[in-house]
Amino acid sequence: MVKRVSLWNEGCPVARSLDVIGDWWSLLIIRDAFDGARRFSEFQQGLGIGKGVLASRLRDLVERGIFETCPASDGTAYREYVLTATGRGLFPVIVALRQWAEDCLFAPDEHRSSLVDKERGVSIARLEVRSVDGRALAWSDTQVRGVVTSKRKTRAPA
Amino acid sequence: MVKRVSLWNEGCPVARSLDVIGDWWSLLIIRDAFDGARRFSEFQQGLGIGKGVLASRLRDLVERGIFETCPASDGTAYREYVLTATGRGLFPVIVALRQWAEDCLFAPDEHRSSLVDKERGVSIARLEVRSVDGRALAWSDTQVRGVVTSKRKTRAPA
DNA sequence: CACTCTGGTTTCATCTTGAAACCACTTTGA
DNA sequence: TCAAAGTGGTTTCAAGATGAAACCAGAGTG
Repeated sequence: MVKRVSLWNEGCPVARSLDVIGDWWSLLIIRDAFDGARRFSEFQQGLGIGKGVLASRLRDLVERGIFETCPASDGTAYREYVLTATGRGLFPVIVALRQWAEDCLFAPDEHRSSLVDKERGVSIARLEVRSVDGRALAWSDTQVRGVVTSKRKTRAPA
Repeated sequence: MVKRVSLWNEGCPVARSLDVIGDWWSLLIIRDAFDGARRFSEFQQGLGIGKGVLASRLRDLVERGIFETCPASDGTAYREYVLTATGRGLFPVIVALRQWAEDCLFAPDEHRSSLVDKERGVSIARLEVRSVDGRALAWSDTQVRGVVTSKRKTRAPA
C-alpha cells in the first residue's frame, strides 16, 4: 500500500474515490492513458515520474481494477497498460478538472491544450450538475444524505 | 510549498488543477467545506488530519484562492475558512468523484451517503460529457488539441 | 482572575519520493 | 549472429512529507 491512512471504510463515496486515485500521480497517469499512453516508458517520459514510483502506482492501479495489462498491440513481447471500464469511468472527473482549470487557473491569453469532439472538431460543453428531472443545480441547492458519523481514520492493511 | 514537483507550467489544464488540489488532503478538505465545515477544528475532527498538515494545507489553499478567511459567523473573534467562487467551482469535480465511486467502488447493498436536491429530495442526475451542440460523448469520441510538447518537470519554487 | 478552548507552531520518528545505479530480457542492426 | 541499445522493471539512498504529541498565545467562560 502506498498510503498511511485508508478512507475506504468511510461511507462517503468521495473519500473512497480519493482512497483509490487521490494520490499525487494516479490521476496524471490516468490522464495520459486517456491521451493514448499505453506503455511503461510512455507514462514515464510523459510524466517525468521516477520509475520506482510509476511501477508501484501501475501495480496498485491494476490491483484496484483501473488498469489491466495486455500484450502489446505492436506485436512485440512487451505488455501494455489499458484502462478498464472502471478506469474509463473516470472520464468525467478528468473533464471536470480540466474545465475548472480552464475557468479559474489560466490567464485569458495563456496557451493551453483543449479537448474537442474528434468527429466535428467542436468543443466540449460545460459539465453541469442536474437533478434527475433536469434542473441545473448549484452546490447550495444540494445536500448530503445518510452520512456515516464515524469519521475516524483506520489503518491501511500492511 | 508542499510538493517537490510543480506541474503548473505545463499546458495541460488537468495538470494545473492537480498542481493546486491534487495532493492527498486538499479535495477532502474541500469536500468537508461543501458539507458545511468552516472552522479549523471542524476540518481537523472531520478528517482526522494532523494539525500541522491541516494548517499547511489551509494556508496553501487560501494562497491559491480556493478558500478565504472571514470573521466567524457566531460573533466570536475566531476566523472561518469559506470557499471562494473559484473553490465553489470545484463542485462538479466532487460530484464526478462521488458518482464514479457509487458506480464502481461500492457493493450494491453497501451503505453510502448520497447527494440530493435539497428542495425536493430528488437525487442528482449522472454527469455527462457533451459537445456544445448537445451530443453525449464518450472518451473515445474526444481528442486533446494543442498539447504542449514539453513535459519535463520543473522544480517548485522554494 | 483562573481555567478552558481555539488555532495554531515546533519537534521528531517514520514513511514516501526522486534520482541513479543496476539488471534481465527483448529487439535492432551491421 | 552477435553486440549494442531499448524495455521494464528492482534496489539503494538521501531528502522531503506526514502523523503524533508537546507546547503556546490569545480568546472565551464561570
